[in-house]
Amino acid sequence: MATISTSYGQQCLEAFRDVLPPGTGGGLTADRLCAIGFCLHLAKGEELAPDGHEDRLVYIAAGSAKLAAQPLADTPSRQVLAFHFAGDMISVLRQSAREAWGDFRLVALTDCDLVVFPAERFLDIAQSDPAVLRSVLARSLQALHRSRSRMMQMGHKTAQQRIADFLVSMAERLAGCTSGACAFALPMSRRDIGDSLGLTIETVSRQLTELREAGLVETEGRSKVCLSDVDALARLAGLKNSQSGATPKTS
Amino acid sequence: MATISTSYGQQCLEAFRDVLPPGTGGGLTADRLCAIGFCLHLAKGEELAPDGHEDRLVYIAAGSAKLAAQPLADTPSRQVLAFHFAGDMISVLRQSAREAWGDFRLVALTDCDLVVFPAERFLDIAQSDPAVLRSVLARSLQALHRSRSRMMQMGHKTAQQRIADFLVSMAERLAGCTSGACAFALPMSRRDIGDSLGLTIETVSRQLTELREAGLVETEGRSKVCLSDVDALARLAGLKNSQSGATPKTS
DNA sequence: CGCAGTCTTGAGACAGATCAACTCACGTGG
DNA sequence: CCACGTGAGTTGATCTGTCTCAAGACTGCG
Repeated sequence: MATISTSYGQQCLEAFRDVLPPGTGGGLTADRLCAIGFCLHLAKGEELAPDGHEDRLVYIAAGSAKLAAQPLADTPSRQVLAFHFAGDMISVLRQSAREAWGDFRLVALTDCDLVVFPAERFLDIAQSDPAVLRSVLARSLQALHRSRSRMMQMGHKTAQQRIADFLVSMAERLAGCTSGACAFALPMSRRDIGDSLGLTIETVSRQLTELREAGLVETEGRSKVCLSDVDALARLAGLKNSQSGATPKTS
Repeated sequence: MATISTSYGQQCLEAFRDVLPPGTGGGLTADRLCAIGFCLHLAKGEELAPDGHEDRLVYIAAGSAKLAAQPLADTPSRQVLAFHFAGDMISVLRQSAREAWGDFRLVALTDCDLVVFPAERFLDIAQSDPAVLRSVLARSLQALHRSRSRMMQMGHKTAQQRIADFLVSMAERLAGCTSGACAFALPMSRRDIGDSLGLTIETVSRQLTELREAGLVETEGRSKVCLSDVDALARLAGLKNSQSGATPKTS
């Protein structure tokens, strides 16, 4: 029996049910899906054991993690594909025919509660409930769209724009803040930030300093940040057109 | 009646059927899908009329096209998200709440035969045949994976690596060639190449020159290219580890 | 309290962007 | 069929932004 029948496991599964389209197959499909879900706790720094022969779908019930590519032995460059937080449903593809970048691994940035599903079986069950399958598809298409938009930006954005973009994105995902001011703690290191944006650790630091001097960001300790004006950052990142009447940019 | 009942239209739809999972719902689901498909011909340079209120799935029966982001009025930087060729099935999201990069448009690089489906209705029908829906999902997940791998690379690859990567990718998609030597014609301009790789037109040109001087590439006229060693290019691009016994890299 | 590792800051090197000519391919019209 | 013009592509010089290498400062841990 894969499922851990503790109140802890139940709690994770409960959280998972929330992402399924409400109503539809009733709780029935959800029940069947939960039955194949494997609850797992990762301590900070631990990683989800790679699985060579099966794709997996992972639901993050709590905590934060990074999806990282383990570089090939001789390659020094690390890479972070994406950060994921509580509530995210992500697909971790099996470490297929060792591609250009080696393995993809899910690493816990903070303590994490996960629900792991074998992708095949998950889809087999979801298949019986088209609404669920379609919901998963919709999520994927959106993820694809986001990934493409992001890729597009990576192509020609300056370091400052990337950092600003990153901060705006984190404000939204970590603090649910899309405008105004907000404060939160970044669960990832400067290195992780750099690796996810294609920048060096030094450049990340320098740009944060510049933003601090510009009065847009304040930092406290290693991880806490305070954004005084998310909109201004978004504008800096090139996410919004600077047509918001206020703050005529002089830069 | 949206479908064009000419031998031309029929031909496009025939091609489309090939992408559906064979067997499954018999030709029945395929029939229903074809019924809502709209056949369309785009001349070189024309673009698929943007549609503000509906996502669409587009099958390319013949020709080649680029998925491009029309920049906001004052932004000079163009962007190309991806190139697509005959046989590709792509999703063109509606020009939603004008995002960071303006509209996404499908523009014909050469004369194109397309089959356009309203995404909603397509999925409604596919929903009745879970195998089809799942097939579409599988395609999306793969596309997502490719997009992420690509994004990852964009982060820290040199201009030469990007060009090499691009050429290898085109060799595979346009000439079905993954190794050895091959020749083909690039349907897109240098500007499009640059816009898709986040490089300037000048840099693209320079890198092609370098590769030519290195004996890896030959060019003829504006579009024809001849790759003498796809594997070497792939190695240059960092796609394969340079452990292929031969050519110990001195760089 | 002291150590180790993370983060910050600085100086120099290099890749790619930018600006500016120039050349050439390709389509057009004579 | 060939001359011509236009726009695409190439090449060169310079300049900016980011990486690299190298100290130094701070945080957070034992």
